[in-house]
Amino acid sequence: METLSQRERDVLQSLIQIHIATAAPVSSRAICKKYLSELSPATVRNTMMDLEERGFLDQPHTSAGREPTDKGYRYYVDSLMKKEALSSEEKRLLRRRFRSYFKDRDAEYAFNEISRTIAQLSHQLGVVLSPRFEEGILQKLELIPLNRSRVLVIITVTSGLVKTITVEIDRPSRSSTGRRKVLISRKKLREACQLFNERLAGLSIKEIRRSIQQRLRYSTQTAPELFSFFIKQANSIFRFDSPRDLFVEGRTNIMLQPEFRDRQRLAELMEFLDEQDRVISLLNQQAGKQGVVVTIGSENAFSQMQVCSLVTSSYNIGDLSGTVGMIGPTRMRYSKYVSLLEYTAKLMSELLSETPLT
Amino acid sequence: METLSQRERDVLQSLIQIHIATAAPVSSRAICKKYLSELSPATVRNTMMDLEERGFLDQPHTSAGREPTDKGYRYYVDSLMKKEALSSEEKRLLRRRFRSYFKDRDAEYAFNEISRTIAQLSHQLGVVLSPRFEEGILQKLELIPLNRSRVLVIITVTSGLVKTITVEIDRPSRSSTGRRKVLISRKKLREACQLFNERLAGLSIKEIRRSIQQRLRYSTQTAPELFSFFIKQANSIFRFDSPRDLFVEGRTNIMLQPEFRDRQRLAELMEFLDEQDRVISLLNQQAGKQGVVVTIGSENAFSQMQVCSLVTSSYNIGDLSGTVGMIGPTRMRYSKYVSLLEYTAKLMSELLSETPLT
DNA sequence: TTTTAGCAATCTCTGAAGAAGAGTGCTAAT
DNA sequence: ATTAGCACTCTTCTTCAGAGATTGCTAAAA
Repeated sequence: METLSQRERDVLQSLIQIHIATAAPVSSRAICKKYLSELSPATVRNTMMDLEERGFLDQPHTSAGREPTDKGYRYYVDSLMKKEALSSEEKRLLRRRFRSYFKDRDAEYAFNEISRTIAQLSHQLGVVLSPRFEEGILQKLELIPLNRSRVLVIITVTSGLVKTITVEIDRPSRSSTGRRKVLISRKKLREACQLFNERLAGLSIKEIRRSIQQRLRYSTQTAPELFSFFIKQANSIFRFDSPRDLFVEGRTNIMLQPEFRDRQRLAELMEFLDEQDRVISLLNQQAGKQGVVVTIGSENAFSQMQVCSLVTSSYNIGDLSGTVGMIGPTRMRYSKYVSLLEYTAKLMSELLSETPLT
Repeated sequence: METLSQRERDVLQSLIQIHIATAAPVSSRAICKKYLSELSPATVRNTMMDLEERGFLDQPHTSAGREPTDKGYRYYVDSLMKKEALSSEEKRLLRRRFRSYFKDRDAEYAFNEISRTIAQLSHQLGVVLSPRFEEGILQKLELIPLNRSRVLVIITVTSGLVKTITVEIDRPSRSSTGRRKVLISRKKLREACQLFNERLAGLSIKEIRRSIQQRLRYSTQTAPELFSFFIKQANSIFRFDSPRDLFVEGRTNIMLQPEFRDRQRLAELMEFLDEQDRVISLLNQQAGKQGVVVTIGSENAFSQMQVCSLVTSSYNIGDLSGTVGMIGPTRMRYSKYVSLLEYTAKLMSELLSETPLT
């Protein structure tokens, strides 16, 4: 971490605060007028030159004011910024809203609404990534026959989260041609289910996917076709990183930001946001880290994101964790958004642990 | 329907075709050069004046070419346009893709991918609205106990579509304070379930929601708490018009269209698209109509859509129907998109009837 | 009667030129 | 170390004129 003199810190902080509000290069005079009235513009100018030389500021052209670089913002976020705590008013509002989102016990609905709320409060993009079900520990697996060839699989993990999927056991019925016969009897299903639980409970979903073949070996006496089916389909049955687990809301907000007056640039960002896989991988890079993480401009791995900053925090349900965050231009009110996400994540963890979801 | 002379028809058609390609006012000379070389620009000009007087064309300012009005497009779509059939190449591609989308038997995934495909092929917005589960006829209702207070409800409608929801029976356990006791015994659940089926099977989901109270009256002998719970919660249990049933993809495409150079207008449209309820109601207005429906500009009820046209078609699964469509600026290749949606809807109906979804 | 050539009139678009304004960097004085 | 003063640079806004596109009208031609 580089060291800056107090004067440099003052100037940098003032400049950034003005720049966040105006979205334009900041002049020495503006800084003096607003924050450092005891100094003359010329003095501030000298300091600005130093800061520019060291890479904290940038000048679009001679005889223009200066703007913070990503490095400047980084220093600001790390050492200068004072978090703006949410007012108890705002906290109450958030809590009330979130509680209502979780009332239906419908995770998708709740996460979607939460990302909308973040978008609305920040006037930026709100994002939520579902908990990584994959990391959950299998508590119970149930098999419910639906009709002759379809079985409902209910997977419960220790955090209380439940996922259901229907699978189709489509063994070609060669033996009894044409006859509509139940492929797997209820009894067999029950036995198999019990065996599954014995062998798999206590493992993480990910682990199960990896090792199901070995673990279900030597169990072919009950319902071999079911077992081989499960082994074969394990990758799709125990797969939960679907794009549906990502919620991005507030595209309109960001469109109106002055940094996206350039339609090409806007289009690139939007295209990126539509590629859910990439956004998921972006958010997963932050997953699990403690506290609020700020990733500024070029610190982002993806080029389309390099005019943007990402503010994220992890939330937890039991042993699972997910990510909630916000995306906006690098010029953003970090001081406010950091608090917003801190509180949001806390609230989500809290409400999720008291409200089991479906 | 107004009548136009052959000459007027020729001019209108040529003008629209050029306008679709260039996105700019079309001059008399351009029409002669490209389509009507046997006529002189002056003649074409006279016809254009007539068409303008009758409201088919519009002139942004004197000494500019002319553009079609919504009325002009309407006439074009109804009487002039020759549908461009998809090549067998394109059909094959679509069929192959769609088949793969349905492979997982996951409706949400498939519908999402389909809307992406439409977006990609049309360079416009692709939209899909799930079948209206509400209209489905209840075939079977199952209640599966998950734990002491949670019950999985599986609703199957005649088309073979299945929806599962978990409900929480949170009767305040006053009697046995603190004791974790199963709220509804398996036996009671089975009995109740049977009764539900007797009383409700054969009705549409909508009908059930409306009349469940009367239909379950005088049945309080088995599990009164369960019945009253179902009656109370009917509106949420049998409700399936959630925003999750709407898929809108391809926002990036539309952003780059010249008609959306105006950021304010673009923002308004995007905001509208984010309000899923409204888009659903927009699509529902077309639902059930036969064949491909084109709604042009101001024919749309929503002001944000009045620079856009909507091309939709209904698809069917058994007795249910959903809507698939495309949204773009009124200046669009109707001739191609009508075919695209016709084929898409046909394909969806076909594949959905042979692949039961989950 | 219908079509066309010719032409003035209208409007947009582009680029140049100039003026105004904002802000800097440097120098010399404080 | 700080500041006042000032020349210099660069952007932005306005104006203006010219080029180009296209029309509407009129009168001639078919």
